[in-house]
Amino acid sequence: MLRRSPANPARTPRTASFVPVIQREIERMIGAGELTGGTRINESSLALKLGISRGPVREACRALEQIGLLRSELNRGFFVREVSTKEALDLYDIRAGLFGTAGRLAASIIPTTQLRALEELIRQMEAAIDVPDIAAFYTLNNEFHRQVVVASDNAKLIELYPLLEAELHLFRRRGLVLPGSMRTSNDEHKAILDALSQSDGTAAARLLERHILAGKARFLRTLEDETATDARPGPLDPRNSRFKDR
Amino acid sequence: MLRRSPANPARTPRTASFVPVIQREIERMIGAGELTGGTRINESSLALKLGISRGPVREACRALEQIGLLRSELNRGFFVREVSTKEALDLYDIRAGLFGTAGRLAASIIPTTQLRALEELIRQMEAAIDVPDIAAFYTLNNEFHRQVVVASDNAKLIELYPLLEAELHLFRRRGLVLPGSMRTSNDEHKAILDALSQSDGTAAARLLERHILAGKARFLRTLEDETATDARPGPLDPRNSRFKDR
DNA sequence: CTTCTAAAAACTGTTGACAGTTTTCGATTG
DNA sequence: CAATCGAAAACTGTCAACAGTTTTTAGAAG
Repeated sequence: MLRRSPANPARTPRTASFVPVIQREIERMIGAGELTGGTRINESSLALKLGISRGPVREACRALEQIGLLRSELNRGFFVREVSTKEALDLYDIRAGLFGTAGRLAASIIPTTQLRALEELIRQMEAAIDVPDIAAFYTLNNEFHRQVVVASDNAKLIELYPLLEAELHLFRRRGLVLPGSMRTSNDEHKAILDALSQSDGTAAARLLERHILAGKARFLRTLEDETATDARPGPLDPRNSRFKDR
Repeated sequence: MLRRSPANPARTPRTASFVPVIQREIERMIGAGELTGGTRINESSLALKLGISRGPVREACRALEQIGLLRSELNRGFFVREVSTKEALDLYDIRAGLFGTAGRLAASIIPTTQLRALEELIRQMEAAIDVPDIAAFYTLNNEFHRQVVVASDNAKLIELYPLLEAELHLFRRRGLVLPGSMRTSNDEHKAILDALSQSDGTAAARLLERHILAGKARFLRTLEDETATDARPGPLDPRNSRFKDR
């Protein structure tokens, strides 16, 4: 799981620090759903599992707290954060603004090769829609977004944007993306590609922002559907009545 | 400096964790210029100075690393980050986008009392320009920006925006703001207030974005002036020749 | 006087231990 | 049988110590 050189028990801490490794591992566990919102991080058992001591684990948790993936409670340790509806909607707004910014920056500097890569992604998404292969579309769509952000050549933005997406994933159960909108979504991609091709930063920014805000709207609609269907099964859990979620 | 209940040596860790306190203290030291870019954080002496052990100090540093105020080097510890010109410019772009987003969000929900508070700030800035009191203008300007962001009612944005500003402060020596532009700047504030008053989110977003980008332009101009005058004194330090700063 | 070298000092990364707090669990009570 | 209480267990927050690395210092060599 985490070995120094050849064998695990060797305790020689010079080629690399444990902390980033642990941090990525926890991120992975959250991303993979092995750790879900609200779960408490047991430092001791996690350390034991990774074959190290609690110190580095705590440091990694502290870093993840700053990112927004964990939260801490005094004398109770770290918990996987739960993102409320309000927070999720807030994140959409921020992502919209940043994504637009990415586009504005990218428009003037994106190389032709990158444009062709985006074009190819759109083509593949088209294919995924025809099948239809929702999982493939999801992956391709993510890659499209990522490449636009990377094309901005803004290191901080490239670092920041995925963090916000990761945080959004902590909203209840992800996979809220309505598959029905794939066609519309890809049309938006085409418009975005056009704007980028013409080095029209303003248009690209507007389109990218709207693209995310459209996602927010879909998210909201899904949310409403969900609460509507949720009402049917009947509230067995008294905590269900906390609707002011925020 | 850091006492539990009545006296310092009492080691009872239950009312609060050291980590946030240390984190804020380091942030303060950086903000106050007590720690400048490139400085190494000496964990032991800092811990000694704060009357605690290295564990919490390291956790705080790890958190600050994630924020972008510190960087870590294997077996050499934590250093106060230095923000390159490229990174500073990148930060301006991100701030512009986020500030615009804040305005778009604020426009539709900002209460009249908040509008009046902004109006008052503009008035005070006007006065500061007349004196002229650059320091006062600087403070008021910061407060204006802060209030706009707060008016967005987007918690993540309210958390994120100041972090980017703090990071920007790590660029060489701050205080690069050209005082000559105060009048122009405050005119922009007025236009922003107008847009917010009319609940015109699109206009507010555009104006706020441009407001920051104007700051970026000033920053760039100052930078050019600086390198121009820097050339005169003559390069005594061989490292001066690294101009590809990025 | 500068340059190289080796030992000493300083410091980081990690560990194991301890005090205090929260949680669990069983016994007791109503 | 559910609720309450208290002791035991589990866990967090912090500390002190150790091994290994980097930096400094002192001395030798050119």
